[in-house]
Formats: sequence, C-alpha cells, structure tokens
Amino acid sequence: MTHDIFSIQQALLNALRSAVSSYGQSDVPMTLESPKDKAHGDYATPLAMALAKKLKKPPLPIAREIAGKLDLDPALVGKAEAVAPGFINLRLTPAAFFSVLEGALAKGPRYGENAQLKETRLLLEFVSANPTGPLNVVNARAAVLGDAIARLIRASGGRVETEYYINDAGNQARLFGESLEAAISRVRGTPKDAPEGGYQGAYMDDLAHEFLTETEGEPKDYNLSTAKLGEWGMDRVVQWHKASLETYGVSFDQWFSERRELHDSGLVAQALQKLKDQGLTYEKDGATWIKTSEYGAHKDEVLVKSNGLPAYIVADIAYHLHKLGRGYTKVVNIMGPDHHGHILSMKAAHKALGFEEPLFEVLIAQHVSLLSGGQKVKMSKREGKFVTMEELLSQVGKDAARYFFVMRGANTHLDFDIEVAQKQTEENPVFYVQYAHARICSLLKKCAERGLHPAKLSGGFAPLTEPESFLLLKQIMEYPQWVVESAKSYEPHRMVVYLHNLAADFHLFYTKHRILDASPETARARLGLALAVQTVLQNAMGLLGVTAPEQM
RNA sequence: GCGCCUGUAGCUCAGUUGGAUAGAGCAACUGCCUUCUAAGCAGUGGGUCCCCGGUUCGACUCCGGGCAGGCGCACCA
Repeated sequence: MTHDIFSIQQALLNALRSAVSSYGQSDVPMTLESPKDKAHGDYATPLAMALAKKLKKPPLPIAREIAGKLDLDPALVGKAEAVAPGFINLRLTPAAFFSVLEGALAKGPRYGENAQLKETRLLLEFVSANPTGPLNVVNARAAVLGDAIARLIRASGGRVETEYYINDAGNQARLFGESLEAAISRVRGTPKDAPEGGYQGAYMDDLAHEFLTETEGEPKDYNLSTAKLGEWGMDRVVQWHKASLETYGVSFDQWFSERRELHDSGLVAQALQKLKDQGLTYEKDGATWIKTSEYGAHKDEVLVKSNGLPAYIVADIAYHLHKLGRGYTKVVNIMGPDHHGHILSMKAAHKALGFEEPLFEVLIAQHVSLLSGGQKVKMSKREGKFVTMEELLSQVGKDAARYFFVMRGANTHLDFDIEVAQKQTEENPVFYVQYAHARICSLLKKCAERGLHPAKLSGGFAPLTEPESFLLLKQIMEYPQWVVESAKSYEPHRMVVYLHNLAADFHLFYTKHRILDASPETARARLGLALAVQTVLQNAMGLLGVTAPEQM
C-alpha cells in the first residue's frame, strides 16, 4: 500500500481535527499549507491562531498543546512542532516520501490522475470563431487554453465535453455569400463590386478557386443562390478551421451549427416564445426588446429587429437554453476580448429565465500582441492582412506556441515575442523544461547500457538522503495536487509554473549529484528518482499538449 | 459617461483558500565543463507589491475610494 498526497493530507487533517475537537469549537478552518520556507517543514497549519481568538488565549501555548495531542502515524510524520507566532509545523518522514515515489513509479503515465473532480460534468465551449475568415492569434490562445483545461479536468476525474459554436447564420452569412459571389466573379475575370463591409483578402480568392474547381464539371448554368453559396463557403471555412486546429493538437467533441441546430430546428423561435410567455419582452420602435436591465445588465437588448429578423442574442439565448438543458454541472465559455461587453447581457438573460448564475461562467482570453524585433506586429483586419493562427504556428512551431499561450493567466494581455519563441536557446522557456526531460532520457539510456536499472520500490530509495533529493520528492508528491488546482481554477498556467519548478529542482540535483559514478545502490535509487521526474515531466507536458523530446 | 481586464525588480510575468524574510525568467556582472547533454548550475546587484483609507492576530491577496494603461459599449454577430 503506497501513499499519495491526498491520503497523506487526509491523515494529517484527521489528526488535527480530533486534536482540536476537545476545544468545542466547530468552525475552526482546517487548513493545511505548504510553507515556502522549507525550514518550516513540509506542512504547516495556522489553526491555533484562529483558535486563539475564540478562546481568548495566546496562540503559541494553544499550538503547543495541539501539537502535543496530535495522534500521528510515526511512519508518516517525523516531527510536529509549535512555533511563534502560533504555527504548527509538520515534517514528513523519508519513508512517507519513498512510499509516494513508489506509487508514482507504479502508476507511470497515469500518475497525477485523480478523482477529485469526479462530480464535475462540464461543457466547455471555446474558439467559436466566425466561419468567415481565418483563425487569428486570440483564437489560437483560446484553443490552447480550452484544450489544456479540458485535459486537466479529465485528469482530475471530471467529464468534459468540448464544443465549437459555428456562427453560420444571420447577417454575416448573407454578407459572406455576397462577398464570395464577388470573389468568384473577380477570379473569373468579370469583376463585380464587392458588398460594402464585405469580406476580402487572399483567402476569399482561395475559396473562389476551390468553388470553381469543384463545380468544373457542372452544367454551364450551374449556379447557387447567394444564400446557398454563403452556406457552401462557411462550411468550407469550418473545414479549414477544423484541419488547422487538428494540426495544433486541438479537437472538439461537438461542432454546433447555429443555422442547422438552432434556426432550422426551430429552437430560436421556441426561445423567443418562452421569453415572451414569461413577460420578459416588450415592443418599442417596431422592435422586440428583452428587459435585461432589470436583471443586472446596464441596458435592454433588441431581440427581434424592426425588419422582423431575430438579432444575434436570441440565437445565443436559444443556444444556452439548449446547453443548460443537457444536464451539465457547469457550462463554461471561453470568449475573446471583443465579446466581454455581452457577458452581462447573457447573464441577465439567464437570470431572467431562472438559471442560477454559478452554472454559467465566462473566461476571457485577453488580447495577444505579437512582438518582433521589440516592435508590435501590426495587424489590420481591414486590409485583410492579419497574422493568422496558421502563420504563427509555421513561424514558431506547435510546442512553443502552445507553451507561450498557456504560460500566462488567460485574462492578462499577452505579449508574444516571436523571436524568443523561435530561439533555440536558453532564452526560450520551453527548452528549459524540455531539456530537463532530454537529460533524463539520455541518462537512463546510458545507465541501461551499463546494466544499471532504476529502483522502483520503497526499500531501494534509502540512499536518497541529500536535500536536493527531497526537493524533488516533494515536487513529485505535490504533482497531483497541482493538476487538481489548475483544473479547478481553469488556470493551466499553474502547470507551467510547476513544470519550471520541477525542471529547476532536477537541474540542480543533476549538477550536484552524479549517478554513473555512485555506488550501485545509490545509483539505482537516484535513477528511480530521475525516472519519476521524467514521468511527471511527460505527464505534465502532456496535459499542456507540449511534446517531451528524448533528445535535443 | 457606463462596463470588463490589467497595474508586483530595468523588461515579461508568477505569487495556491488572507500566513512566517514578496519570487522566476530575460537583461547586467562574477565564477563552474579532461567526468552522466554548459539549451545547465552557483553567486552579485536590482522592490513605495500604482496611491489613500478600512476589515484583523496577520493584507500583494478581501472591502471602499481614487489614479494610470488596454478594450468594449449598433435594430453587427
């Protein structure tokens, strides 16, 4: 029977709980912290300080009293001491760490998986770019974020469905059809005026060429209505998106078409009727409005325009009604910065329809500025020249792109330095982590050639006595917890922080302690440790979708 | 004017539910390869955690009020 971080923490918390129970204070927070300063032990709790106030006694004596009462397994905890101003510090035994290490090696590629979020059933919608043009860099950022979040939650035992919403209806569909019509004429050599505010750029010509190639064998009078042409083009652009996301390592469980699944199916009409039935609408200036301002938004929104066509928000409401009706415990949406103004309206609409707000959450993937030569790369949508996701990927590669996009919190404005991401040097943070992995691979290979094999059982780890070994053991132990915390908070960038720390601890260990020259017992113990680090590096990079190269 | 995001070292950013002396990378400087990958390690310098109040044993963290930067505020989606 091996331990993991969860069972150890549970044991510590149980002991604390029963020691505190005699004070008759039920609402003392049972917190367990990992002190920054390792002189303070492996775990610490400030609960004596919370207790001090209730008991009106100084915290330190209380901490001493509790520390004396703790009924702890001596195989797990070596020392429990009370220190000023009132912390209780706990130090784990080497045997506890070795047990965790044995467990990690036994689980291998599955180490880090846990059941902490097993109640979660999440619908995660992200990217959802308009099918009217190429994916941009914010889409690329959202794609990596969403993909990593899904992987993290799955690793923590939750169920996640990823979904891509295709905005293929409404005004922009019509405009896209007209733009494509114009592009086809242009390609045929019979120029025609492009619609005002229409879509242009090289990709429209590409699309026109594709259309002509495919309809080559058709009768001369072959023609599609503008609407049908728009639908054809949008379907094609969606195929492009799907393919480029695929090469980026991002796939979706569902592709949800606004036109087919909301409009054609009648769900939009139903949603509108539902809003009307509940008295949430009114008529003004020939349009139908929804009273979102009464539910927390700062203004009302138009549901049906005076020309009789539904505004986008009706489809959005219909879509979310559909989502919320599918039985998820949580519906999360990653949106670009240009949509944040509508979050309040959507939340208000949900509230009006009686959905609890916590069920629906929006994460914003903030702006990305591309830097090149210290200067911001100009992106101009109007001129049809903006850096697309594909261009960026071809410049810096999948690993660097993914690592850079998850490196920071989603709602920080990200500066993406293309040159740094391209560099194959120490300036590039991806390589630091990958290098640690490659070093271990090389080490294991070399040892195997000499017949040295890693220890895999607790008994074999006794030669690990150096502080650097225990730094690594602690990191290995904490890994599953980092997975859970990153998953729970939807913050994959925490895994980047973890990876960096783990790699740093390994590099330190590696420069200080030799393996090939050590005695066979020590060498085998250190190899076991290195193997576990390799496993965790692989697993953690896997959750971010970054590859772990065997050599560099 | 209203709303959202951000403000931490020269630059880019971390900072777990409020905890003990605020961290990392880059940039600058100094050391370390006849030995498992120097894409590495060790060290030095560098801080008004935007400002002012409040909450408390304790605040970068929570609350209130400001200031600065970015973005959004269509019968577009």
